[in-house]
Amino acid sequence: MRTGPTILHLDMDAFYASAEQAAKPSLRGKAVVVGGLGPRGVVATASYEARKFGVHSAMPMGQARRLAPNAAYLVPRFRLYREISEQVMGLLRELSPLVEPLSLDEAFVDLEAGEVAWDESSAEAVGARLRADIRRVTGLTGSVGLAASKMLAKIASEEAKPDGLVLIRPGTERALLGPKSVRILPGVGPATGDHLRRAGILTVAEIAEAGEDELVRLLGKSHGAQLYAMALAHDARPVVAERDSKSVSVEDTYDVDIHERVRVRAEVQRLADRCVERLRAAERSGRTVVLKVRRYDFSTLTRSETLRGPTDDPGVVREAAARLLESVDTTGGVRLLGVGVSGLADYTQEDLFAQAAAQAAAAEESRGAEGAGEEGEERERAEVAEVVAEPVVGERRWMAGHDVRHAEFGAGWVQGSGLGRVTVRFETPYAVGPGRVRTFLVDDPLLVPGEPLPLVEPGE
DNA sequence: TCTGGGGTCCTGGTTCCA
DNA sequence: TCTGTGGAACCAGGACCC
Repeated sequence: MRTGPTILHLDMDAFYASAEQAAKPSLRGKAVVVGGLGPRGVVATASYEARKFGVHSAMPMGQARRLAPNAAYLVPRFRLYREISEQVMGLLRELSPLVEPLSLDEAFVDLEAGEVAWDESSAEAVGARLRADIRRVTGLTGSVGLAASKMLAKIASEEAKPDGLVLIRPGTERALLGPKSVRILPGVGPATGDHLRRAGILTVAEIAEAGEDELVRLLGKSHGAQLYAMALAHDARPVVAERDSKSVSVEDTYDVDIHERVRVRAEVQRLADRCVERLRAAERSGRTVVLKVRRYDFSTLTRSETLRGPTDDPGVVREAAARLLESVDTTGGVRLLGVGVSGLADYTQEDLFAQAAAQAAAAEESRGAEGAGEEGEERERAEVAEVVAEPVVGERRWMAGHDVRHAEFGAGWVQGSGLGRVTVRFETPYAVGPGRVRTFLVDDPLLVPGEPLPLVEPGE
């Protein structure tokens, strides 16, 4: 058991929104909401100014717009966020070889393993220096939590937000956790929180009082025992640097429900191809193909099929996904489709050949068994091909928040577009005040998509 | 304008095999 | 040969996280 508060949890403050504010001087101090702007989009991150209106992550965009009609609404720019994230993770790796990223904006660091901290004062000094370094290198702020376990370090960084540092002294954990809501414990979401509430358990102290047997009775063996341990501030999970992913998946929510079966089939094929692209990029192959369908009424179902061996062959994944779809009733319409592959293995050529041979044999078998209805299938395939080949026509699309460059006015970003026009604000991260706004025709040849600029001027 | 996308882990039921 | 048992693998769904 670790005695010093040497696990550090870093959480960047309102990460996407802060990055946008740093990149766009005119948005600093303003309500900014980043997320999907389509009819079914949700909020990914809201700036602290937007949170004052009640806007928060995972909220439907429509609701956010009603609460904060004057906020700036932007689509995420993951390339920029990834670049900043790499800078931050680089700083963390200077502290220790044991860095466990949780997402683009969050990570655990084992300071003891890096031999940079061993007690309260050394840990606090490392945390303070890290926060200063992050600000210097990225121009953004992050909050730091320090404690003797991952759970407590995360709770500490939550308390530290925004732009702060909190250290939980060993020995004070139970007194600190006791009066807090059960919802601060990792693994307690809306459903478990409700479950506990119905049993009269509202605080962490009440979990501890209830005892392990009662928790196991309420929530099951694994979850119950785990939660009881957390309530006693027992958490010995180590910081793990490299973690292999266990599945790869892609999914799309459609602006309007899809009703035509032929269109559903075409989308599943497209998703299977995208999924395999990602699988191959990761140099992996997988054995279980999963189809996910969310219907018009938001009911979600999954169907899966385990192959004889791992594959990264788009044809094999496409066929499996198509077979799975046949067992799903989509009358009434679907709002989301997804295709995933799990049971991942490291990619090898042998897997491919073995799989191809097995599939060929299976196809041979089924051809022998069926025979009839081939003509219908042929026609259907042609229809699917037609839908997939739907040409992309129309005007150029300018996404709110994305970078552009104008031959005459220089670098700027899209403030909005519609009715054949696009409004651009010309400013860079290094400007002091807001830049000027101009409107162009969407097909103005002088206007081209631009690259994100570093938030801190190079060479500074 | 109700409810994204990419993951992880757990549970419970079924089936197959030793 | 019949019956019972128990584990492993598979499948579907749910909860949770960022």
